[in-house]
Amino acid sequence: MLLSDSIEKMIEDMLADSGGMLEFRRNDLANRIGCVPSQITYVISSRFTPERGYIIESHRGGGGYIKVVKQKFDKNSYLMHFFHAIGDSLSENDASVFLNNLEEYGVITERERDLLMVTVTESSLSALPADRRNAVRADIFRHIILMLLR
Amino acid sequence: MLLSDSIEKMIEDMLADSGGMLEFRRNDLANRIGCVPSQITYVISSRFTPERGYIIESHRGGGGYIKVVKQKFDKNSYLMHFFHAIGDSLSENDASVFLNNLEEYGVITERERDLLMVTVTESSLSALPADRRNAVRADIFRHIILMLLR
DNA sequence: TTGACTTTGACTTTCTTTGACTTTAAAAGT
DNA sequence: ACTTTTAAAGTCAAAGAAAGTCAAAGTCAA
Repeated sequence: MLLSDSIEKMIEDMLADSGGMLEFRRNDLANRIGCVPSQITYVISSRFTPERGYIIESHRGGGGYIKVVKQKFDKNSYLMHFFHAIGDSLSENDASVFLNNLEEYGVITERERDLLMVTVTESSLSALPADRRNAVRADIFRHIILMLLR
Repeated sequence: MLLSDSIEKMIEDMLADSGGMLEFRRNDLANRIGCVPSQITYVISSRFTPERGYIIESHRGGGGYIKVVKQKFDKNSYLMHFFHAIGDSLSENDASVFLNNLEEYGVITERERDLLMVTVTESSLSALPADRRNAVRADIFRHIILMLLR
């Protein structure tokens, strides 16, 4: 297991224990884990993103901290937000993150996630030139969202 | 025996040993076999295709891997029939008929049908030249079926 | 002898890990 | 009050780790 993965898991566990809101000192956590502090920053910024439903807040200086909040969200506004955020290009990875989110929040089932995911994988779209796939993926996704909003 | 053939055999053996799911590091395998890493990529992409019932997933960077999943085709000949019937081109109308059939047979729910349908409408694929849409639709459909066979 | 398939390796892209340096804020001195 | 010290977190670039791409060269059967 990767360092980043175990840090991610640790933060998620703490978050679950504390019911969705968590505050800690970056240096403390780095010390407990045995990594450099900036590694914590990296994990926070690569995994605890707004896309995945987290809000981060922090302060420097004496008494500084990092606060992680897992947000509870409203289905329709999230879908609307994402609809507008997609633009004309969507990577396979972003699609995956989004579908996982929808599943986690109960908007779609695990099976629906898996089925929808295969419709937009690089592999499914491999007949297209690589530079068109993100555009087509974005189109497909907008249609999926419209269906979910019905 | 060709290099590629023995690599293919090795992966198949490992897959059998592990019951249909396998994850490995490309460089590891290349090292064990004594070939260049890109040879593994070649074998995967030329032999472990969706057409032959495999789903591939991979990640780059630290902790990267290649994952191979073998579909269990024996349990659902109905889907297999669909799979082969699709060919390399599928119209929007045929897609709709297929999905309705799948729903009628209880393979997918009504909602799943609706969600999957929007992913392959003309409208979703409108960014493509009209003469490419049927091919892409067929690709997407094959992947859907492979997922349903899981 | 040509065309499809295979083999190779240089180069690219993606993701992770580390550490030196910077910025910010509170606390302690003056 | 103002300045200095100290305690945080942030930034960024380099190095490392892995897979992907692609084109050139090789092989082999029809």
